Amino acid sequence: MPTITLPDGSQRSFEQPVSIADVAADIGPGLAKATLAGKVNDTLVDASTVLDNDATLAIVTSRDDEGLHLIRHSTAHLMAQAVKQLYPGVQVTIGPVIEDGFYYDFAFERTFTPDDLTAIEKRMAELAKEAFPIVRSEIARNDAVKFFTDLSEEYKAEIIRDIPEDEVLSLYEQGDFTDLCRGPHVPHTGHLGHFKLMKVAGAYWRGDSDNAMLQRIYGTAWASKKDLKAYLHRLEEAEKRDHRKIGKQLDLFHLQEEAPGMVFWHADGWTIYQQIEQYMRQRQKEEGYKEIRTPQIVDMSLWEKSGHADKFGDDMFAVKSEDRSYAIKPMNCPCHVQVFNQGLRSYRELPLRLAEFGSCHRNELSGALHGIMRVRGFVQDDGHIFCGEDQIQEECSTFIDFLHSVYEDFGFTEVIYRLSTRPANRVGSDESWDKSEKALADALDAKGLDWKELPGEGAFYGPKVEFSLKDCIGRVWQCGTIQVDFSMPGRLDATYVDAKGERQTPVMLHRAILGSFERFIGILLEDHEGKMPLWLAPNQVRIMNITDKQQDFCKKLEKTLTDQGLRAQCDLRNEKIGLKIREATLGRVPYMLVIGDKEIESGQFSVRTRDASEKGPMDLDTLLSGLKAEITSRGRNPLEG
RNA sequence: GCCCAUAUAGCUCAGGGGUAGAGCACUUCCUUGGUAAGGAAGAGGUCAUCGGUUCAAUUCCGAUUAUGGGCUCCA
Repeated sequence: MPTITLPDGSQRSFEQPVSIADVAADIGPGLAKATLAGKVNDTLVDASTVLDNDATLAIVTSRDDEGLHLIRHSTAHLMAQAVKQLYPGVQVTIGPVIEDGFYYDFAFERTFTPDDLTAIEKRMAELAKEAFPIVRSEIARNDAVKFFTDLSEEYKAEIIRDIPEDEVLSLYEQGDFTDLCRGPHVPHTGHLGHFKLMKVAGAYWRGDSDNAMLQRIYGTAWASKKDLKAYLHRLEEAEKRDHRKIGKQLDLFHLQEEAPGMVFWHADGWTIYQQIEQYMRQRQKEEGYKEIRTPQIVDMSLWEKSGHADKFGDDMFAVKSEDRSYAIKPMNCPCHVQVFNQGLRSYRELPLRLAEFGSCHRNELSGALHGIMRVRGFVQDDGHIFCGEDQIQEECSTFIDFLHSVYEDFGFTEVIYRLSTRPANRVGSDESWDKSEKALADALDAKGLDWKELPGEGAFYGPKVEFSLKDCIGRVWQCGTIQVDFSMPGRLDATYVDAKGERQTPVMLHRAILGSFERFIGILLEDHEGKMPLWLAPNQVRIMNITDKQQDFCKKLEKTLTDQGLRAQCDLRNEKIGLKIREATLGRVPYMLVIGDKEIESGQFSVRTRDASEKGPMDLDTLLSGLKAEITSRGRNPLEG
């Protein structure tokens, strides 16, 4: 006779085995209605699951994260049911839950149109209204294969064949639709309703580009209408922060057809870029890096020697001249080794840290390009640390601190950490891999960082840590990285003389903090919605006159500010002050000085911010020192008043 | 590279088989106005490129290129 322990510690005993739904009903009719599933001894199961032994049970409703997950998963099934009804020739494949929603991949001889999506959505709503019970059953492997083969569901049959022998196969049936699924699901389709189909996209079967292209329908689903609305609103707001939109609005950069994936930086965009470069240059110097510069175009033989021609060949832009073949460099590492190789190196020079703002070109697949986040021509804040094996751990640790300090100056606190470990195709001994993977993992652990392992995702020459940031709609972009490389120094004959006078091959650490200027600026723009912090803002102060009478004063004020190193400019147009303020605000200029007779007479300035707040009034000296403090503190000491 | 969509004025977009439309921006004039849009006039487009269908194509069809959303790949 089962005794059920609930999360609050209370217990309920039953004469006979009971389902989770029964327990919920026993507690109250409201809960019974809201029950989506149960967590039995920490395992999520269907509400229909019968408990015949003592257990701890948490009832899952749409208020729980697990409940929302179930809603999304069941909505994916609901969509598959609707699609099968509307388009009987479709084959279903898989339909998992993703962030904010779900997708389902279908095989169909024609493509789904936006009209199809509308029809599917409508049918889904109808099916939800019917409140079909979603019923679980178990099936033997052979029966399952036959079941789906009879339905001409070849993809499903293939999935079943790949499921391990010892695993129980379960089916979920709702109305006329049955799907192979591990579950659990909500009790009936009536629990579903707050969803929207978002888009159709192509997706390879099993994520392999050699396989057939399926059609993936993405949807979003929520526990309530309010949540759905809030999500759609959030998306809309996020789109306003899109770096491509802001880049155009603020006249920062453009791209054009003749140079796909390569950025034309405009004056204001280039100012931001320059500020970042100068900042990084200074920081790297402080961290003991030597800045170097290496060629854009290098003979193919070097790329063959380094292994890039083999592994990276298709991505390189090739150049021919006088019967020689060159490649425009896709990365800087081999060039840095050439610098290392000049002269005889001593162990006393290690770790040798070389840095370069290295312009790289990669012939990325046309479909991979994305604004300035993913381009073909970009500049890395690249650096290579040549060191001994015993120095790896400390160099990694120091680097992570350095990276954090830089990210903090830019206002980034949410960093995603991932460790990519040995791929199937690799060079170097297992011993080296063990050592370097451990060095990276230890460096992360020592700082108490929450990191995820990506097994098999490492570079062919070594494991790497990726430091990623999110864009405005939550897409994750790798920015910083540190990679241990036991291979390239040897391939390119790098050696140093150790304390015993013997030649040794150094280890090479590849590292970047920003990743690429292009991507990092893209993320920065989205993160700040174009409102760059004062130290990065291309236009820091806008001085505007009320009437022509104040022109000369404004010009003098502009010179005073620019002489102090501030990026200030006048707006002396014959326009009303309201318009000038509007344009400066839309232009995300941090501070505005409105100059009329009053200000000239009193020498006191009220400062208007781009967020429409007022600072001051203050005199010129206070203003100047306040602005400088904000700039040198990188926003930590904002202008007061 | 693959799947889908899109490409009209500097920008944001509407339109539609029969010599192209709006708002903003731009130019000129009037206005000298105190914290998010003052008024008037003017100028501006081989409707992405190349083919096809048609008496006629910017509009329909196809290809190409680029862009957007995915997939694959990647900083």
